[in-house]
Amino acid sequence: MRVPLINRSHTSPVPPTIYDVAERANVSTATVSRVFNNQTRVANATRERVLKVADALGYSPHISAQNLALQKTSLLAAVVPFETDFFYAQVMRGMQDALFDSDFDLTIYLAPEKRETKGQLERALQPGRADGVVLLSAELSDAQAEMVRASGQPLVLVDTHHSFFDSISVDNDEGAYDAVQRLLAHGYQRIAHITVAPEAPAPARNRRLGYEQALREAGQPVDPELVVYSTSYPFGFMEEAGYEAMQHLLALPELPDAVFACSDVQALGALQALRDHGLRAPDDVAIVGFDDIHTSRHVGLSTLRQPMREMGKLAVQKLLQRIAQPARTPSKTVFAPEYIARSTCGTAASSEATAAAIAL
Amino acid sequence: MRVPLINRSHTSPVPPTIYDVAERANVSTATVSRVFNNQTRVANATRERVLKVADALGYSPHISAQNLALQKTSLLAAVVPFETDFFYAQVMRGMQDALFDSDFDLTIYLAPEKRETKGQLERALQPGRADGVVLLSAELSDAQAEMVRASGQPLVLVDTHHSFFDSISVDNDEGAYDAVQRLLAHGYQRIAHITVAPEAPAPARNRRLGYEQALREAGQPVDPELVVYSTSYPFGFMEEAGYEAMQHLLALPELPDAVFACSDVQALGALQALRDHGLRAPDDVAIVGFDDIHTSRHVGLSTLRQPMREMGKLAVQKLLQRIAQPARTPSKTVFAPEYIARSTCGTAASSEATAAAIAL
DNA sequence: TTGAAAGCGCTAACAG
DNA sequence: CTGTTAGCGCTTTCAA
Repeated sequence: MRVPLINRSHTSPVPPTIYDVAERANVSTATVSRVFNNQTRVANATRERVLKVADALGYSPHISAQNLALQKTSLLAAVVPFETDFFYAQVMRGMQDALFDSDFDLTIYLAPEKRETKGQLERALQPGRADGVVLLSAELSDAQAEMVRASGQPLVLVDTHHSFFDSISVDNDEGAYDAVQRLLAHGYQRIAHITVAPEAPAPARNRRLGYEQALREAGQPVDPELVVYSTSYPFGFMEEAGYEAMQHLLALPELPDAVFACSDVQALGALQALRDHGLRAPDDVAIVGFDDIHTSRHVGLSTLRQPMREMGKLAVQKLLQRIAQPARTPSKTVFAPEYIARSTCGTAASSEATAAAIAL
Repeated sequence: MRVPLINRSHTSPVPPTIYDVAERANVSTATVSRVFNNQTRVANATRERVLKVADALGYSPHISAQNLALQKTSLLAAVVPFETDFFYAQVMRGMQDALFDSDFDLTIYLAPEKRETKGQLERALQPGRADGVVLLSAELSDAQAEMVRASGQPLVLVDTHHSFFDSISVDNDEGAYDAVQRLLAHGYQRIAHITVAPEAPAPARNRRLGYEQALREAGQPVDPELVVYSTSYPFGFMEEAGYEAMQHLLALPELPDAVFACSDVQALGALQALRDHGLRAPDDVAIVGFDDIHTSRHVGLSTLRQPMREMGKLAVQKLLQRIAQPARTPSKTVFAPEYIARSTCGTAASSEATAAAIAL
């Protein structure tokens, strides 16, 4: 039964310090410290006495003080763009997976505005804030990269690249190219693309490029009418954006027969627009997304799977490696997206896709 | 152009300290400190000189040192059970929403095992780790509650209650009761319940109690055969668990005509089992879930909506209030779950439900 | 095996 | 308006 040292009502108790323990145990703070860390070099009797006092007092080392003395934080920072995106949720789960094997915890630095990852990055880089940072979906200018390097903080990029740092991403061009090529091979003639803004971040941009390349290689010029950018939601992947874009396509004099959406989220919105017009996928218009979020499987959406969780896990593993060995040469990991043919693309005969098609 | 003070290759640069700045600017560290915080009481010329030097050096205050001196961390801790649950993802989004208006960042303490929130809670409570903690879905024993109180850390509970602390939850009994009552009113006779373990955490338990109460009030004894606990996945809400449970129900001599699942995730698994047996909802068996996760809307799953994001947001707001005023009397907020009738319950005629039913 | 003392980087009275 | 000084709580040489 421990008696709080101070407990005036409405005064939150003040935790005991190493001095309190040292005093009550008749030893110096150095000894207490040794007991709690440096397990060796303490007489058994002393150790037990210290431990007993510490327990009675409810002592626990003050982390900020430890951090300062040890020049570390045991914290990793994740700088995440502001978007209700399933991608980030999954990547973060993966990061947590990898964290289990370490003594680090994760602090989230969520960008306050659409694209303002920059401020949060600077914050995360401040000395004494974290021991390393994972930066998601943010392209680094050379100036920024130099700033990061100057800060001395280990950093890993997810979804983008820079020669200074470890990076982990998926081959967006290739995935998009693959999907469109399959649609072409299956005989679709007018394949539209739903994307975000032309100046969108790399992943979306590269998916568009993959789409364009597949068309060109098939001898089809890119029809600007069939590439619909989102004006209302220029950056994030939003269902509403997909919905609007699909409405736009449905208003065209000649309908597309297939749509490759930049993300599953947008594809879901497109699907909804289709339904609201009394149309269905793939019978009237085929639809393919990108990401393979949880919902996609349940609605039978064909898509390109991105190993989000693995990417997050690997990001943290790379970061931990770099903290341990700052001088390693940066690595670049690129995962290949996997085409998942379900019911909405009309090119599948897999049982999964059939089951989904029967769904409701 | 700043010249790194130290830059032996393979030695990460050491960030400059307040002493470096003070020295180069010919002032004391106190003045530098004033420039960076206490905006007032510094001559303009001095301020500018300091700022110039700081900029040239790339100085940024060391956060751990600040934390120690100021006795704060500007960090909030979220202690989260280990589960791939959409509930937590949404709640955390809400927490982030509220964080925007503050100077705090969020650190995640994810439990390493199924129910081992306890260790992470202790960790989060350590002095100097965070300025407050949000504890998700973990019931606090009186001993634990006392421990928390003794730590002096402000704490807010989400999904559970304790008289010592602010808490935020949803009325699980009431929601379940409501759903089952509606199913009964619509004429369903054999209503099954898919849940987790009998000794599961409060939310799942209370949903079962609500189910039982609705039946009893309708003069139906609870048929143990129709309440299926998950043995393989006793705690988390998993699709596999829902799948297994539904298979069990489908093997019964007499089928249930409706199923109330403990969570949407399990309901999705049940839906899948149904499909795999060539059956459909609601024609063969009606299904209602709980939570209203993102996927539910897209597959037309009827469910009880929990305002997850709002709950997270409120949790942080409450925590910030408590940090500011530790002596406030604890509040208890209980949201009412909202019944969302989509296609799988067979009781809806809303256009949303119809659209979803046509879906694929 | 233990203690004294310096230091981690910053802040905040208190003087001046 | 600015400098001196004493912490914040812990770790870690260096001696004893």
